[in-house]
Amino acid sequence: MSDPKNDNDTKRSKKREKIMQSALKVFSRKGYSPAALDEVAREASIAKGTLYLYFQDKEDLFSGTILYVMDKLAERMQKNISDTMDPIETMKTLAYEELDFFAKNSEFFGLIHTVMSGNLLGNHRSLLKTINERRFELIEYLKRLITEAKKTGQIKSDIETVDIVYAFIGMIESSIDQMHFIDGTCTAHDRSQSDIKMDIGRKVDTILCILLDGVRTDRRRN
Amino acid sequence: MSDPKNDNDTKRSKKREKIMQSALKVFSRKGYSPAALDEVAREASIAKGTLYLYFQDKEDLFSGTILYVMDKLAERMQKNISDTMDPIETMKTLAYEELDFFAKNSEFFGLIHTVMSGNLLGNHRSLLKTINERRFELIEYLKRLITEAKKTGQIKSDIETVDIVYAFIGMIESSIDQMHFIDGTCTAHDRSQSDIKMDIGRKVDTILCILLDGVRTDRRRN
Amino acid sequence: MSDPKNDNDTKRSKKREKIMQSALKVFSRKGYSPAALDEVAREASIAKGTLYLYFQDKEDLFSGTILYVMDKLAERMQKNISDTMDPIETMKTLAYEELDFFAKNSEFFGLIHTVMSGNLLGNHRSLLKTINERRFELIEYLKRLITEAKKTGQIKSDIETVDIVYAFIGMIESSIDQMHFIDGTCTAHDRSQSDIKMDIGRKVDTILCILLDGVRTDRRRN
Amino acid sequence: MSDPKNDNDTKRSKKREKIMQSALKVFSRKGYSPAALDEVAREASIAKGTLYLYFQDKEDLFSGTILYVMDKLAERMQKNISDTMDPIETMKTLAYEELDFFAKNSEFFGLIHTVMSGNLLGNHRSLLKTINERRFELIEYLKRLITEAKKTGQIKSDIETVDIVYAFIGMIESSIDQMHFIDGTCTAHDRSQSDIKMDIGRKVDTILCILLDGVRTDRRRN
DNA sequence: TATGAATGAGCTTTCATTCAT
DNA sequence: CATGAATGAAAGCTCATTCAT
Repeated sequence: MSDPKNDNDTKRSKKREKIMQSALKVFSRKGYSPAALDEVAREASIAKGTLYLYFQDKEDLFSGTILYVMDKLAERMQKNISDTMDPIETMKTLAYEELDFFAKNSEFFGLIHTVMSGNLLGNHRSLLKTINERRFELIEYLKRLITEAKKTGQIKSDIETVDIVYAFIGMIESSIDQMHFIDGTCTAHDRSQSDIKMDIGRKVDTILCILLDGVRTDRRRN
Repeated sequence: MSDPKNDNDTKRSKKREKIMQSALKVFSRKGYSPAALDEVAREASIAKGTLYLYFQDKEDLFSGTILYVMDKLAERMQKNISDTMDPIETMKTLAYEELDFFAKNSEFFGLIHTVMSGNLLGNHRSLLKTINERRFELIEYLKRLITEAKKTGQIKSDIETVDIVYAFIGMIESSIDQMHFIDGTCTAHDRSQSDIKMDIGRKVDTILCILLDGVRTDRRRN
Repeated sequence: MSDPKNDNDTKRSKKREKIMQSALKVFSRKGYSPAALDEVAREASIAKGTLYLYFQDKEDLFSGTILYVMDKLAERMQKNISDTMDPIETMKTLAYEELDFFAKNSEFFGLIHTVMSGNLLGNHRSLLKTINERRFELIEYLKRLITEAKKTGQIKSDIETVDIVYAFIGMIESSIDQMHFIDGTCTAHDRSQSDIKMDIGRKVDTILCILLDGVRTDRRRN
Repeated sequence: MSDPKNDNDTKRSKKREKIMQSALKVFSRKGYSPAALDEVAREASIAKGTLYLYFQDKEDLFSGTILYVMDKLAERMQKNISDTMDPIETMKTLAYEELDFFAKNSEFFGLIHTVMSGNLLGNHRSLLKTINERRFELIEYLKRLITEAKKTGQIKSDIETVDIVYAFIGMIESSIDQMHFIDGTCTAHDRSQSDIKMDIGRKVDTILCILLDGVRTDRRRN
């Protein structure tokens, strides 16, 4: 019953993944240029040459790794979101998933900055393009959510949709930064999982609370 | 009348600055590792060896350059802020200054990500420490502003001060991102200065508007 | 009736030959070092590892291939020459066969130079030795022909036999070069077979004409 | 009085030459691909990186070295030839210079075969083109000599000029081969200079003797 | 002080060879 | 016998750093 062709494909795929996980660690620790493929190979417990059986070159490994992680994030987001959800509930879920993802994949944090920093050689261009396309898609999706919320009267119409989107994204990313830089040191490794989960739930609530109602004292309530 | 000691010091200082400005350009274009000191020297119209008369090594040059630019930003912020100002007005000014600074020094944008990305060799640690100290100071300062605003009743007490601070910072940084990545391409070079200035003013207003009052439709007003 | 042992030997021999033909193509295109065994294997439609079942290593494959081709040339020469032939007629035949062979196996042309160039690792020595032995044999054979022709009075005695031999060989090799480098480009691929055959006949005639009678105007004839 | 600019240029030029001489040795011993720049550097008593201050890359070093040697040969030929010379005397001189050159620069012998073998990667093309141009020039020059000799009645008109040219070149190259491969081993190192010089003179005479009058017994003389 | 030629460690990449299947 | 994934030595090349001038 076993299909040897498929078996091989699976094995190859698993190994590719193993390599990308190792690459993720090394690229996260060192950034792109200073990361040595020697180290990636050692981390993956394979020979240096083997890398080249799975990836064309260093850049291909880098791109592959980035996209692999981003796919995992996108997948998780899509799994937890349905079209029937309330826009604001959807935003809450998105925020939660992203925060949770970065909490659990803190290695990925540095990589994002590496990508954003633009220290990308010529051929990285295609990666950058892909990343921007994804970012653009996310922004467009958020715009649609906000627009819908405006229609249903949940959100004010006198603030530009795009500004709301960027405010929302900024608040999420700031929370991720906060998680990673605590007391001036890069941590977030030494707390219990439940602590983090609670934290994230609270964080998301706070973000939406501020986004929706602001921080100004509500004088009218009195 | 002229003090030869001071003259020399001034000359040396000017040259250091020239080098850092050249370094800023190159590091911005290439990132840390791929930046070649050859290119910095060429840009500064000096010999490569001369760099080592002003900086200990590449990392020192990088740190120096980063801190030099951050000092310029801090200086500008301090110049435009006085202790007698209203907390919220102060926050507005801070936001404006930061956005304006990054608009005018767009090269610096990538560098910040480079620093954050952690492509930092051992000795970069001290730079990272300094940067985090500055960040910590800024955060503490913002905390004091928020606390004061809470005391004067301008800001609700039931949201944690630190959360407000991070929301604020996130929204500013997101705006900076937005300025630099427009339509998926890194631009912000091709608009008139007045356009940008207006934009920034509007941006800051929107950020504070959202932060203070939120985006939710105000049902109570009716 | 079939002898399984012999059948296997034949099969093995055929495969060896197939491999050498593929190797000939690749070595001709690339030379020794830059030729990749991957490519040889692909060309021969076998797995890379299989090469090592037929040849000890790359050098063995190279030597084997060279000698295989040289054997084919020697075989052809021997087939067309008999002991009863006139020495000069024999030389004509040798020249014709060699020119014809290189015209038909132009890939082999570069290989000869590769061998001569000495890009030969340690173990190539044995190949070089074999080739020199063959060359030596050819030279000795030609010496005998010339000596015989001297005896029969066809050739002057006052020119050293060995000098005549080298002159003859040089003229042949030069003609081969000429065939391969025409107008500064390496061609000899784009002419009809009959054109080439005629050419070769004429070439051989010219070579022997010059070798025998020289190019000087014959004043005595008048 | 000393011009520092010129001094530097001279120094640089001398070093370039030193490197090319070292490269000549290594490329001659190993051929192109197997030659390690490490070894060239060691031979020239410089660091590997220094090579790259004088040559763009390995191919540039190779091309430079080849052309450098060919220039030296061409220079010598031109110095010893004048327009007023008899065509046949000129050919004699050319032959002598070439044989003498290869006798004195026996390292260059292997290199020529390396170049001819065509194991030349993409960018070698420009070298190959240059070499073919030079070869073409030499051939054209010889054609003019032969044509002139035909006009003055020294050389028969019924043999094609180009065939005479190739016969002449082939005989010279064959003599060079003969010098380098004696008794199946590559030698020519272990004979006195005067022996060689005499040898070369005799060689050239023999070549021209054969080329002009052939080897056939002159029956008409009797 | 300023120079820039020289250095050599360290990187990416290739590929002949092996060996478990 | 045949396979081809895995290996790791070896090579070309870059560039931060030094130092004689």
